[in-house]
Order: sequence, then structure tokens, then C-alpha cells
Amino acid sequence: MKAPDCFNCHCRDCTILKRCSKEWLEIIDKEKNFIRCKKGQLIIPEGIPMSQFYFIYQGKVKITSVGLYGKQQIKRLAKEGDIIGFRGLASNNIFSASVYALEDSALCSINKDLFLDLLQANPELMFESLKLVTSELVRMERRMKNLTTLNVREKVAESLLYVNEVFGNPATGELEVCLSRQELAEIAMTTKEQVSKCLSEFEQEGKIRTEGKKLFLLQPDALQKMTCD
Amino acid sequence: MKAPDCFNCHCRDCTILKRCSKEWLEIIDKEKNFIRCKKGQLIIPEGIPMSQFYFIYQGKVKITSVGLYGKQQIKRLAKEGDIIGFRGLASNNIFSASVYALEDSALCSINKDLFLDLLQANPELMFESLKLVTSELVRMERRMKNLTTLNVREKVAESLLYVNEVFGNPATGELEVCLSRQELAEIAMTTKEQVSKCLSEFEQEGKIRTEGKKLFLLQPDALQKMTCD
DNA sequence: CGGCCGATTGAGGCTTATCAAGGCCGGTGG
DNA sequence: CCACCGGCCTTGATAAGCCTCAATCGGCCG
Repeated sequence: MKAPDCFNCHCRDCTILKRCSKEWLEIIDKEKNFIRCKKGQLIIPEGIPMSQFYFIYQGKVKITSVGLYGKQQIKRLAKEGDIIGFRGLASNNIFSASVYALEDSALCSINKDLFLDLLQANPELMFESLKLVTSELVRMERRMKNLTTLNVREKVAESLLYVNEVFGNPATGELEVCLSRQELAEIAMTTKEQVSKCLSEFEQEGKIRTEGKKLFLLQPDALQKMTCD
Repeated sequence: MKAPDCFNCHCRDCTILKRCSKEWLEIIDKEKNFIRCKKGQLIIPEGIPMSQFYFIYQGKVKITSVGLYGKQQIKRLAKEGDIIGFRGLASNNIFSASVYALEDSALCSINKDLFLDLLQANPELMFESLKLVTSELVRMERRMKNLTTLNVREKVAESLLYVNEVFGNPATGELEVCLSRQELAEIAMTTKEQVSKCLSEFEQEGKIRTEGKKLFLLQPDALQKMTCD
């Protein structure tokens, strides 16, 4: 696959490109890097200085970080059109998480300084970015509340809803992503065994359906009722 | 106490006023509301539409929200100069938390629309707001990681550090705020009994010192080492 | 001085993590 | 084509950590 051009990008409608003048599009198109990666591959390692902004051109990724005793946590899931790098705007420039490809993916990146220039030159984009970061903050606080007050069963339900929010097919209820039990556990902050048991229960209760590796949410409302909001 | 005027406010150096032109200061001064409240009082109730931005003029507050089964959680602590209301920028306009005064306090508020106008008219303020919200997001993610991966003892340590970050006196190590064991538990997401036990341990180990209702951090580094970062 | 509220400390029980055994594929090689 | 292997998933037993409950203590205020 060769690097796409920004003018005809299928992500033209995303937060950033949508609000760029022709001149800025040209600059970005010229300056951008293009990165391809295979399923499972580490794209950005934890701990490096955050000098780039990344845009997911294609595919799905997970953003993880590792805590005490090597305990893994999946902080966020992202897909085509999403942006990675805003957290670098806070004083600390070190990237505090790793990004892995959940399937074959492709990303574009531009230098952080270039993005900052673009922000300054484009008030509308700045405002959109503020709203974007704010809504991430709100979502993070909701997840925090769920993960710290709910029991295991409820946390697994909440996590399924989160995965559905990002990767779910509203028509079929299918979670169109391949996550292992271990990965679901790292979203729900529990163990793979507990996830397994909860999924079995949910299936018996008719709330979800499994079909090989596929997962369908049959009664998202029933899951919703188990969580806080 | 009568309403202060914005030109001579002791918070003139805060995020907002610092970046206001004289004209805007006049408008804000004229449009602002001034609210006083006693210790323990509910200032903003959960669930109301978010139509105002609040600035803490004086005092200390806690921002709490209640989860399933009435379980309380303290999401954030704030003090003089801090701003409450950015979360209203996300699509959902409902305020998802309550604000209580931890001591006698005073707040100024302005209409959300006025603040939005001010933002649009002032790119520098917009950018500062973006950085502010981003750093809140980063801090929230760090707390989330701590509260979901650490054991009780470590969570209590982390919570003491958080309180210290907001209300701590760097010179003496004193946490200059009066929080009950129950409130500390709602920060650490555990029970008041566990907090009590951990504090006793920490004191025996020389990490903290209690003096009546006062709390001093003697070895913040030792507490730090127990957490993730 | 008595009563009340919050803090402390200990005992018991519940939830959840850990460990272990067995099952179900998908891939590989004979 | 089939046997074998390895990885992941499932399920049950066990153990540890934490919450809940209860009793006691201590300070504060009337």
C-alpha cells in the first residue's frame, strides 16, 4: 500500500482534515508520514517522547499501559479516523501508554509542532479539539466510576458496552473486533477466568450470543441496566 | 462579604482573568454572579443542566458523584482559582456530579454562553483551556490506573498524595484540609475502616504524622514508591 | 459529667483472584 | 488423512484480600 494523499483521503471528514484550508492540506500532505503495521504489532512504545500526532487511517488499535507488578490495562480502543497524541499537550511529554494494532492497520503522523501551528491558525479546529478532549475526559470519568464501584459481573457488562460503542455494528449487534478473554479482562480490570464465567452467564441469560470467535450483543439495554448510567 | 470586582480580584492571575482584555473584564465583572456557602453545604447538585461556569474565589470544594447502590465517589478536589464547568462542553449538558464546600467558600459564576463567546474571542484562552482539560485527562487516567490496579494500602497512599497535590503545604507537608476517614475512603475507593488501618500503619512506619485532626506527610517519596508512577 | 459522633481495632464472611484440570479448536507434520 | 501439538477457553476448587459488622475508645460540646 502506498501513502494516500490527503485530498482524496476517505477520512477527509474527520475532525482535522474537515477543517483544513487547501493550503494547510497541502502542507500536511507533504509533511506526513505513513505507517503500516500487522496485527498484534507494537506501533508506539510506552515511555518515548511524544513528538508526533497520529491519525488512524485504517484498522483498529488498543492503547495499553502497564501498572505495578506488570499488570496490563487497556485504557482505550480506537479506530479509523481517531487521533492519538492530544495527551502530549499536557506538560509532561512522555507517552505513558503503548499502542498495539488489533488488526492490520495504517496510520498517518505529523510532527507535533506542525499540528500546534495548525491549531493556532485554525480556531475552529482548536475549539473542536477542546470539545474532543473534553468528551474523552467525560467518558474516562464515567469508566472510572464504573470500574471502581461495580462488581465483576457489572464491570464485564460495562466493558462489552464500551467495546460496542467503539467497534459495534448497530444493525447486527456484532462486536466487529477480535479480542481475547485476556484483553477483555484488561478492559474490565479483572481476570480472563472471570470474563469467561460472566460471558457464559450472559449467554445463558440471552443477553449475548457467541458464534465461534464472534460476539453479539442481543440485549444491550439489559447490560446497560447493570451499570451506573 | 460583598461581591468582589474582577479588576482587583486576588485571582487575577488565574487561567481566565489573566488572558482577558479590559473590555471583557468589564463584561464579566458586570455579568458575574457571586455565591457564598458554608462548610458542608451543597453548592451544585448532580443532574441539573450545566448552564454556568464556576470559578472558586475562595475556599475548598469536593466534586462527588454517586454510583450504584448509593456508593459515593469523590472525583476531584478543587480550590481557589480552579474552574468548574468544562465538562459541560461535551455533548451531554447534564452535570454528572455534585459540588460540596469543604470549608466556607465563595464562587463566581458566569453564563456558559458568555464563557463560550469569551473563548471564541480569545484564542490564547482557548489554547490554555485545551491544555487545562488535557492535563485533567492525563491526571484522571493516572488515577484510574492507580485505583484499578493497586491494592488498598497502595490506593490509600496514592490518595494521600493526591490530596497533598491539591491542598498540601510543601514546606510543612501538612494537608491543609479537613477530610473525614469516610471522605478519604471515597477518594481511595475503599472503606473508612481500611483507611483507618492504613493510616495507623503509615504512622507506625514513620511515613505520616497525625496531630489531632491534622495530617502531615513525612515521607511523600515512600508513599510515591508504592504507586504506579 | 454525660452523650454523641467519628475513629480505631478485631472477628467473620463474601467476593474475587489464583491455581489446576480438561476441552476445543487450528495448524503442522508424518 | 489423521495424529499430534500448542494456544486459548472453560469450569471447578482453593485461598487471599477486602468489606461488613460490632465493640470499644477518644474527643468535643452542651
